[in-house]
Amino acid sequence: MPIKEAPHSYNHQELEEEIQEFWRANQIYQKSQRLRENGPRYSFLDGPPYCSGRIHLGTAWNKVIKDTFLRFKGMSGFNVRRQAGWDTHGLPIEHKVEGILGLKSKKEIEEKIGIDNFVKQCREFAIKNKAIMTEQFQMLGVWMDWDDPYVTFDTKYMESCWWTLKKAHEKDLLVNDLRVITWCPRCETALAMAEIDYENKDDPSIYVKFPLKTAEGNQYILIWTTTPWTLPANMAVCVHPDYNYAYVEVDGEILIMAEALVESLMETLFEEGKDYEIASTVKGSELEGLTYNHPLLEEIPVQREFEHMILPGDHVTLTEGTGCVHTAPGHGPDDFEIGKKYGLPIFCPVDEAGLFKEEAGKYEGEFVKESDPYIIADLDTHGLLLKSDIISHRYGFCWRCKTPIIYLATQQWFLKITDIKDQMLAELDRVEWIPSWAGESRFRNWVENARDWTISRQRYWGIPIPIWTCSKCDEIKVVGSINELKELAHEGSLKGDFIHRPHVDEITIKCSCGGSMTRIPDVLDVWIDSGVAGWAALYYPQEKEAFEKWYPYDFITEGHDQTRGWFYSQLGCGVISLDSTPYQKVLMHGFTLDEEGKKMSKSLGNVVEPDEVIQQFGADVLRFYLLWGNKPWEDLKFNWDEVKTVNKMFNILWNVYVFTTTYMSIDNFNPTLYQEEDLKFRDEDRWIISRINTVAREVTEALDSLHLHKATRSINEFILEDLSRWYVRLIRGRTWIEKEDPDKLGAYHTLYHVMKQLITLLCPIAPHITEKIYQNLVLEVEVDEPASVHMLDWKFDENLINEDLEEDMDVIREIIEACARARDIARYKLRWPVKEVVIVSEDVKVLKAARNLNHIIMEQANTKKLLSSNDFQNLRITAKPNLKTLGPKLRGDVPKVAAALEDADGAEIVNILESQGKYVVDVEGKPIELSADEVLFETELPENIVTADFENGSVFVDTELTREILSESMARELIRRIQDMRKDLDLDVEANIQVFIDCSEQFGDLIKSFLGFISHEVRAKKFVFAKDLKEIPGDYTKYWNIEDDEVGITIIK
RNA sequence: GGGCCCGUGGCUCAGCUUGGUUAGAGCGCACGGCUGAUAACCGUGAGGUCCUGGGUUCGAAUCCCAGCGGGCCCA
Repeated sequence: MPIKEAPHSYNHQELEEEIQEFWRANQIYQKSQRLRENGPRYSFLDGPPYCSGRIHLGTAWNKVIKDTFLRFKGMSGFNVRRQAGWDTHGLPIEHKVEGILGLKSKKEIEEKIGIDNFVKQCREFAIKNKAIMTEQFQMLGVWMDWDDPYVTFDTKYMESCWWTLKKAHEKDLLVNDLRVITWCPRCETALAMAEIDYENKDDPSIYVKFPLKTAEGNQYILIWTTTPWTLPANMAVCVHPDYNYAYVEVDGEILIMAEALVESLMETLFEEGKDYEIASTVKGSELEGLTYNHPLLEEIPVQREFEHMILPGDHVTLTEGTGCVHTAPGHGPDDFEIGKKYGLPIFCPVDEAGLFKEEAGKYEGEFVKESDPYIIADLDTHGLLLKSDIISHRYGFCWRCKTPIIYLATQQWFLKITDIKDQMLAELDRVEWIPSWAGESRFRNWVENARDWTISRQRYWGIPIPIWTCSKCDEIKVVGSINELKELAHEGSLKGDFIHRPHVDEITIKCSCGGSMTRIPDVLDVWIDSGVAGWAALYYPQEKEAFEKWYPYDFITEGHDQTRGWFYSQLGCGVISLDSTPYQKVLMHGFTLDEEGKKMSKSLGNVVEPDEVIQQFGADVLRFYLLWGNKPWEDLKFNWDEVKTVNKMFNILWNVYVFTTTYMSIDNFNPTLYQEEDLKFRDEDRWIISRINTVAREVTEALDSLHLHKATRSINEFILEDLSRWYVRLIRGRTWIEKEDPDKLGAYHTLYHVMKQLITLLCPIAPHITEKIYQNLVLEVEVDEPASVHMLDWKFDENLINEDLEEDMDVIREIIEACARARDIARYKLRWPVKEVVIVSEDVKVLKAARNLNHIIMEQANTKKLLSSNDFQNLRITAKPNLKTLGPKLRGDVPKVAAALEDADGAEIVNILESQGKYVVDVEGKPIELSADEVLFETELPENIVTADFENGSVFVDTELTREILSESMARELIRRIQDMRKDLDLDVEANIQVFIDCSEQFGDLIKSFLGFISHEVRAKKFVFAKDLKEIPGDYTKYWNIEDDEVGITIIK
């Protein structure tokens, strides 16, 4: 089968659908995987996207990076593990399902529809979204094991997760503790740090004085807070033991505050110029032990039972506030630590829904955030409020429902990360990070500051924590597998989806003390779900073979938000379970932002959907753009104009492909039928072969090192500059030769192999268009090649790289461009040949390049003659009288001398003056002697010469219009117009025609000597001069103005 | 307040690791050209305090310090 002429326009939509269907129908992905199953293993772990419903641009980018890199690895011979993964549990889906079911609170889940039903709905929701998103990823051309992904709700997957928790328990890393943690009062559950979004929020900013119980009276300690609702739980005030504190006397009262802040506080709290005096100054440590009265004793009677005092705290800073820190051990992590250290009661009068409990006295039943104004009012009533303001500051919100989080003291389960931090840091050192700072600085810093991990959630749709506790004794049991549970189960049965709530809750275990053990009601933080993916995806330890084959993973890549997320959870879980990091190489990629660099978000209305881009420009263009716009680890500002630019490149690639197939199909070209020795190759052929191999080397290095932007930029440059703008231009003449000419076939052969190598290089990035080209161009002639471009091996040949030739070509391109500039100055058309071009340069490299590739210059510069030299000999030198010296001497004779000098040969005058020291002019028979300082010289270009500079030299172009040149020019003008008419007629490139010309005798004479040339170029079987075109039964007649002549042309098909 | 990253023509970005002629592209703009790859394409031109300030150096977009602005993460 021959190569077919390609459709003339690049229709991405049709093409991509067709190719994806081709892959599906022919199982190409499966075949390509099988092809390399005996290669060296390369294991990759997909960071599981959350089944939220739609992929966004960032997710698309993420998968495109993965797909491109893994396709490259596969073509390089590796047996690549590329299982897709899905994250399915947790609050985001619970929250959406609550919305769908119209549920408003946690209570309604249990009471209105029941846990069983709710969990089922969550599962169905996840399954549905997974299907939608899979399709979207496939539209992008992403090749993964879509039929066999790992899914976090799979029973086996969850079982592996249980095993990890059991491991944690065995290592004493699983603890239950009362601690202050971040809490969402709407979802009524604990949140991990990774589940909190930070945004700006307006809050009260109040300054309150607490009355000290001192003999003097009238003394107060001044505190500042942005959470008035935590004041009911105040138990102490912290001061820094090393800072100085001032007793400030103002309005007959003493206020205690940090000395360093006195001035600014006085300005903030009172009107300008307020009188105050620092009565004395003490070290913070001297304030320790002073007691004070809680400011809301009337409202909260329980507070009367506690003693409140000033305590030392190293966490106190002077950057804001008063240097005296309100401390509520039930509502803040630092406060909690202080409380524990000094034995304060962990008083927390707030329930799980964020409502004040009975202990809060007057405020009972109020939602904490809403009670702020009442508390402020009460403080004011007691005269203890010094100032109340509003500030905007960063505050944490629940990642799903956007409710402001609160800190609560609750009993939760933790992983003691602080105990394994050093091991995590040691493991971290073994990981290769791209870019290196991602691991060495950013991630390391995060791990160094890690706290214990709150893993229990008081929710429903998640992996149930496999801890059973005894109601009689303190015994706990951590179950590590389904079999273990089967053996231990006392009541309840393991049927169906027993492993999710609520079924698993029904199973009880008999305790050694004789009591009954029940499961704690909590589910796991979803970050554990994905954190265990390394072995859970392989069902380890239930199944060992796959694990031994693939673990640990060679490569993962995710966005920089995963520093606190998946990079971290995997490292922690890996160290707990297997004492190792699950990944060895990480590419941390950026975020997709909008054109202005803002985060894409629904509320801003600046979201660009991947579908929208695919619709307009196709997946290949989107993929290329995503890998081209910037460095992978920097944030990408999505820009439609840039996408259009990439689209343009694809258009040009397509045009080259159309050009290629147009001629190859006409000539039935088949590269396998020729030996290279039988073909004629020119310098430009060797050059483009060298270039494509250079590009291949660059792309290989770029992909290998994950500098993906360098790969795309190198390819882009090659397609536009080398292939389209240069090589195709150089060989155009050869493609027009008829029949089996070795010169033409040499160009075809070269173009064929360059195209084949180009699509091989490009296919990991743009898998569709390259496949389309491969199917026609390559498979039609090389029938033994593999069924898909993606099954080719990745290779290039260093021996074909000729750096000298590439350098020469760069130089002569500049020369040719300079010729075009020079012609432009003279308004001399490129279509018209010039008589002569002289290249002048002192750079041997330029002269060498001009010599080596002189035929290319002659052809492209359209010149009849080409010379090169280290200087330009033909400058005309003209002599003029020096009026300053000669004027006074000769007076009226000056014009005559000037005329004589003008007539003489300037160069000769220079010679005579140099050799004899004088020059004699004859003025009306009278010799006048001129000395060197009486003559001025100017050099000027001879008539018709124009010049232009290039980097290391100049060109001089002779535009003298001889009759022969004019003849050829007119012939070319005529050809151009006949070609134009052929195109109007939509003729086949190879179709023959008859041409009739009506022109002046003068014009006819000019073109007569080129009739053969013209006929050949326009494929005219017959070329006739005619007087009256009306009498010719032509298919198309048109009258043209060529220079000063009107020329009529009639064509018969 | 801390950590990391980014800051180069109107816009999007190279260059910075390893300091060295006149800081490069593309888009956009203006002008010109080409016409059998053509709903394209090519050339020319204008357009730069390389965020600011200091330092190191014969020499700094590049290295160092401080600051400013933006992003992400944390407190």
